[in-house]
Amino acid sequence: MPSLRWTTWRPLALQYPIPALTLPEQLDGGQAFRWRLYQENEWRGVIGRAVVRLRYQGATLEWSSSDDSVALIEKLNDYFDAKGAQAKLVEKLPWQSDTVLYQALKAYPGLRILRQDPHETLIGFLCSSNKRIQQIRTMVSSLAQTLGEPIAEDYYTLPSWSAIAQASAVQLKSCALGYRANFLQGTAQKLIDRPDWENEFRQLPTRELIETLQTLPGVGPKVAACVTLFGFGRWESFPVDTWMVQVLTQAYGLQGYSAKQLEMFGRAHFGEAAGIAQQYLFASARTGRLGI
DNA sequence: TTCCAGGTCATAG
DNA sequence: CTATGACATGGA
Repeated sequence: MPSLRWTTWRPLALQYPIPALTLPEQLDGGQAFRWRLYQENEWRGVIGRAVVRLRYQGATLEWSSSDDSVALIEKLNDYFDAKGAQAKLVEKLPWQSDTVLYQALKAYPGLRILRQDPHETLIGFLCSSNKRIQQIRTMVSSLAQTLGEPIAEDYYTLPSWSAIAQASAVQLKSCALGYRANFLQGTAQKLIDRPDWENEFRQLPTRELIETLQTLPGVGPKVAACVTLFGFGRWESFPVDTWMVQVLTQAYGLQGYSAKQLEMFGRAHFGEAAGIAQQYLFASARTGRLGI
């Protein structure tokens, strides 16, 4: 296994910064499962076939990668929303009249939705049911190590659907997926027949995209909403999970609402960037910043 | 030891 | 359409 060769550290030029206090929540807050704190002040993650490092040098967020291509730089800029498209949408959220949302925005300034591949988000959230974030990250890591392709050292790509479909019971068992193994393999079997599924799905309007995703085994309303939001960048998608139920029932007074009703409220109340609002509320609630 | 986790699915009313 | 359990695994 070759050892990694790194590009020199360079500033990650973001139109709107990710403050140091937001970075851990940004990288390991439950939307991406491929980042981990490698040392104090150095995060490492895998994006596609590239291993990426991030650190703060003083007030400057810097990156370095195993991939020195221009394409990787473009990928990074997109991944971290370097142009700040989301920040402009955050400005249009109803934070002036919504004190709960206001608290959430203040708790993690600069937080954004990472623009991951649909493939990555689907694998991650197929593993997510009834699991804590830390355990999801472990499962995804095991999948990469067991069924992915080696990059260098102990870094691996995520497995293809083909690799997952062909995996042995022993291999899947070693990933400690529990009953989610059937979700992954079932979805893999449906997707190996349509290798261009990402582009096909991308053409669909959001409502149809969510419905189509739900035809895959292990993908219900919540996972579909997450993949739609994180993997396809549909900011209006509003995943309702246990934390969102907590927030909406307790802080917004919506007791007795079904998940479907809560989703409709979220979309109506937060509008075109409901999913971005959701991410702020989720992060803040999960880390006890909303006082609920 | 018991409980619960960024839910989904099958089944029953 | 809504309500209820089972489901694998591991950490608190």
